[in-house]
Amino acid sequence: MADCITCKNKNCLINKNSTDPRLADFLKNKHTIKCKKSQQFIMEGTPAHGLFFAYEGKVKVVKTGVNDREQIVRFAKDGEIIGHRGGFGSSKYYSISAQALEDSTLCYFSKEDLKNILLNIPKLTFDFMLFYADELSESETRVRKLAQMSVRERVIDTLLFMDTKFGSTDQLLNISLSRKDYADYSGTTEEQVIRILSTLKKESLLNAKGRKLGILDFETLQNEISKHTYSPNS
Amino acid sequence: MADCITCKNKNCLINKNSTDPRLADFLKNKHTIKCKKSQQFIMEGTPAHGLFFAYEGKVKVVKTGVNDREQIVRFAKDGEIIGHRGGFGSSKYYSISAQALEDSTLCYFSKEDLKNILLNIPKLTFDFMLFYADELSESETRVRKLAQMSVRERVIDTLLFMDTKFGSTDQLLNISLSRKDYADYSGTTEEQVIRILSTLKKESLLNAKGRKLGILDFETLQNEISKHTYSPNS
DNA sequence: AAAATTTCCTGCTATAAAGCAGTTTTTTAC
DNA sequence: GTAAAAAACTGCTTTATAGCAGGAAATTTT
Repeated sequence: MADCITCKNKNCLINKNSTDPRLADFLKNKHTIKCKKSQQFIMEGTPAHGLFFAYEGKVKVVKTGVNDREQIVRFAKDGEIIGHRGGFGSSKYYSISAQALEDSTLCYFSKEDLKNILLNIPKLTFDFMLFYADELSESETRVRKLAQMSVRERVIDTLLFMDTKFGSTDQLLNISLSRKDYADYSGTTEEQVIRILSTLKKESLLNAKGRKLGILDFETLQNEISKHTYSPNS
Repeated sequence: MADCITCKNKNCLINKNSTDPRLADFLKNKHTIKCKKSQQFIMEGTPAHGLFFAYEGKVKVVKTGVNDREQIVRFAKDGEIIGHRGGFGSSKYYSISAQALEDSTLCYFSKEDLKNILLNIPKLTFDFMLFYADELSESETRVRKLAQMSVRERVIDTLLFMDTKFGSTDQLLNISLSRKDYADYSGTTEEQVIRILSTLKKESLLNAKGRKLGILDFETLQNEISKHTYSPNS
């Protein structure tokens, strides 16, 4: 995992450009960090010194809220960026916190190193730009959904999103989140999530084995939120 | 206005890089478009062929919602980009609609021209990247606010945002929006906005002259939402 | 394996927000 | 300047969501 060129994460922006000889020195300065489950490795408001990539594991990215409520803004898995602008933009501070959802391995680059290569390898910069543009598009979709969907619709949307993002094995989602996490992503409270999940179970749309949830009836769930998702890019 | 180098919009990403000789040919292919008030010039879901910049005027960017409710995702004024990735990214379609809020002049570049220079002028690509990263950061803040603020707080936040974005003259905001627009940005209904605005007037925190609104007491309004905005970058 | 802690769940109550219907005011069009 | 249309407003009703409190289940720690 010290070598970006042979990395398994083919979707990683660094890996995609790693054969460029101008990246050689840069890649040498990569740090690898191990993170235990529940460990927080970025804290909102602290000085940003660089950018993380998930090498292995799952991570949640949150923005601090009021009275014990946080907003999960995104999830990251293998190959994905964590830490946004990582200090090479206008703000010198992290605008989010990040916490490992399971034991994870992270790659780290300092902002100085990053800025250096970004200004010299247009293809890489272009890929970064597209990444942010896509994230922006998704975030704006999320803005609309939070503003216009009911709580039940948002929870269903979240469940379907989890399947798309992390996949399912044997009818069970490949991610383990607390009800609070589901609430913090869906923009509601823990109680509400619990109520809706248990209703969905009664309706035989959802399945649970311990903490893991499984979607039983994709079609019905998708239909219920389809009026909000008919747009070309959901 | 045919010339980007002498353009008054110094914040425009193109203007910032316009002295680079490699941009000369690109700049020749710029189109200038006049837009009447209320005119829609980007329609969600149609094939994206390029990117717009506001030269003069004000624009709202919206995502289609259900039952007559749209979500305004951002506002753009002089020098700012409209049309997101404009087709040079992964999606071939506009993910948003855009409508002029007053008579406006727009600059337009085709996606082919853009992609060409973006891959050749790292500084420009880097500036674009930072723009998207900043927008993403703002959008994520908005996600949190929509999920956690009350309707009254969101309306107040919107009013303060309008002052920050468009400024005020003689105690009146330099932008004229319908109650529906305020609702579509704040994530609520027209009636709710009307009720809250009239309450704010009774509380002497807000002022109205015809359709134009004026903030009378910034401090009190700011205090009311401060618990949600204490984070380093609001 | 037992104890402690955390997470999950449920019923009840309170409250915030939305929806509706009818009126007034303002803006736009002729 | 008048008519028509659109936008703004208000009171009332309904609905959705949040909050609280207490208990059950599951997980983690010792």
